[in-house]
Amino acid sequence: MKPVTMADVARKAQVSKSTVSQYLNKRYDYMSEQTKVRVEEAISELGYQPNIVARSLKQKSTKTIGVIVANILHTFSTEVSRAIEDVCHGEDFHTIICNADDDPVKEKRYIEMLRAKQVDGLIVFPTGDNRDLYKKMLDEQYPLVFLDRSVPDIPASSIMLNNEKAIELAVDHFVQKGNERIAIMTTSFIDKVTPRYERVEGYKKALRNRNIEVNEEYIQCVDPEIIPLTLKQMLALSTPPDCIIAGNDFVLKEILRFSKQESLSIPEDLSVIGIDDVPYASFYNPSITTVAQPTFKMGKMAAELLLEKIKKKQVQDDLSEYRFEPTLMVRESVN
Amino acid sequence: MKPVTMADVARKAQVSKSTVSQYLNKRYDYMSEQTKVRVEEAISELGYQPNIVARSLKQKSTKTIGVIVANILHTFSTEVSRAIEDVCHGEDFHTIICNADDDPVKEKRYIEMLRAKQVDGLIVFPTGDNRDLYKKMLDEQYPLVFLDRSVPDIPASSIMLNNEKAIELAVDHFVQKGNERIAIMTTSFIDKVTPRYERVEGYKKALRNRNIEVNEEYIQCVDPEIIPLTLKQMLALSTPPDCIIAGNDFVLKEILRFSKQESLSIPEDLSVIGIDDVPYASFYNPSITTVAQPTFKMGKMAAELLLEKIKKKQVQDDLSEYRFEPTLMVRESVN
DNA sequence: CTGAAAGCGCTTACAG
DNA sequence: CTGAAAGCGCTTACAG
Repeated sequence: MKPVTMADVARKAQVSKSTVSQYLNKRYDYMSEQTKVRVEEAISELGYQPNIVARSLKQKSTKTIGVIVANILHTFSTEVSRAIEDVCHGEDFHTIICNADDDPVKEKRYIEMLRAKQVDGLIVFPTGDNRDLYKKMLDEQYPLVFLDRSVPDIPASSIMLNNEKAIELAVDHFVQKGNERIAIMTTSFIDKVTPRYERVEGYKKALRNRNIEVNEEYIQCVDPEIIPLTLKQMLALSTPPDCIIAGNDFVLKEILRFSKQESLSIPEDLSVIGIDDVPYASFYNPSITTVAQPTFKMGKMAAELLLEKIKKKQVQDDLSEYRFEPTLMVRESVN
Repeated sequence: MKPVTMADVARKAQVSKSTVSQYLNKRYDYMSEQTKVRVEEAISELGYQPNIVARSLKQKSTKTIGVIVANILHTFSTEVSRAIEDVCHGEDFHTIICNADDDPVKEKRYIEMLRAKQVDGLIVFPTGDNRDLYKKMLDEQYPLVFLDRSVPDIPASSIMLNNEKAIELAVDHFVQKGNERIAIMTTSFIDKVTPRYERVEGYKKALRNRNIEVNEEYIQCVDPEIIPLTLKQMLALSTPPDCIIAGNDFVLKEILRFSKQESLSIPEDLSVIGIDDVPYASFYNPSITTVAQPTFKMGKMAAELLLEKIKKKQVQDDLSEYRFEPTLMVRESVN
């Protein structure tokens, strides 16, 4: 099954390839109505579809961007990706999404693979551990936007949550309700990257502002597998926390699972606030109070910023951080 | 920033482009150790990365497949996509995932777009409404695999759940627990495509086998937005159902939301079984009994089948349906 | 208003 | 063991 090419169309329509190309690119300026019709007919009769690979090679643009998410299993990643796709779609760009699984080696492989595929730009949730690679892209003026995280001393534009504020919202809500023994749990700490760090700092600061003493035992950054064990230990403390902030949807899930298994009542035995507004939060029993990130807005901004960089070739030094504000979704999981 | 090309490497290493190409493709057979080293050094000094677009054009293969899911918001789609990606990754193939949103127009656009991008094959969750297009691909011997659904009279290989069995598992479980007023709710009926149809037929058959009369009022195929209303009406029937099968994760979510809002207890007031083992099923209160699809196996099979077709060019007439068996996950939502 | 020609960055027979 | 040349399917100045 030999696919039909532009040459076939040209032959059939009795014109040159150039003319067919002009037609396809809607440059009708100097084209007679007659040839237009002939080309049109030839195309539809042959069922011709242009070969985008060939076009890309010539034009040095694939109209495709790559996005490398840290971990596709997080709700956050999925929602942001959707927003990115929506924006790109509107601009006639395509999106290839890759999942680095929080692994710097995979991240590197994907960045190289996507660049080899000539994507016009990259949105990455950086692991933080490929500093040389990030730098190289920046040096080459390659269109790049970071999302969710920034990397110290790497001056790439990055779209981030106001992480301190997010934690402050949670702490405030707990305090207002009369709770002071507030724990926070996140998944293991990557210090090459900002947000987890910011969340813990934000936590300490929020407590201090309210004259609550910081208890280091209430701060846990652990591997996912040992969340249940860590919870158990924390709740067995002589003065256990009465409420807990789940640093992401994964931690939240583990807390809920643990509570169910141990027959802990939420919020009677333990109040919970999750960062990230998981899809089931509103109809869980009890419904879960969360701090929502404006995922759609963040994805949209990232895509728009990247497309802009791609278009006006010279990447401005708008290397700032774009911070987005979180929202507290008050529901039933706080006593 | 001019990207470095094969010609630059050749010049630097003082060899021809052919030799560089041989080197890249690991055809060292007749290459002296010396040139090998020279090429290697030139590549690393220049930081050369081959342009895959150019290679694809020449080789007429992009080592990329497309997958068009019906609706990315279903857990099923996400999980299957992951499995597909895993398999492809192992075979050095890439994956582009598109979301047709159950819209035949979008589906068509994506199929054409992906083919224009020269993907080597396609896995599609067909809407069923682009029959001509499906036929055309088959006629052209274009590598194609359907997933989740088959389309009547379109003899493409398709990977499917044993839908009748799935419903039978649910009905049986309800009946064993002593329930006979069993309702089923799915999202609106697309009759161009098999599974929803099969689920309703399977339901009827399962009831008949157990000598339970089929009550048409208990069978609802509705648009997502009117699920709450429909539930309300159904439960207001003179003899309302005492249990319900949620045809997919979306319906399940609406049922749970409705129950919470109306203070219905599950399973006391209404027993529920969901088709698709949603991530929160095991830790919801109450935990939800579901019928799980072997999503990973199904995705794996689809990918393997497609890659095989891509490799041995001639597509066998293995146009059969591959059926996968569901599993009942017994939990707390059935009385 | 339309066509001939060059070129995008590779790969691949083929010659030597 | 290595290189010159053709060609993948397009686009784009340029000439006429």
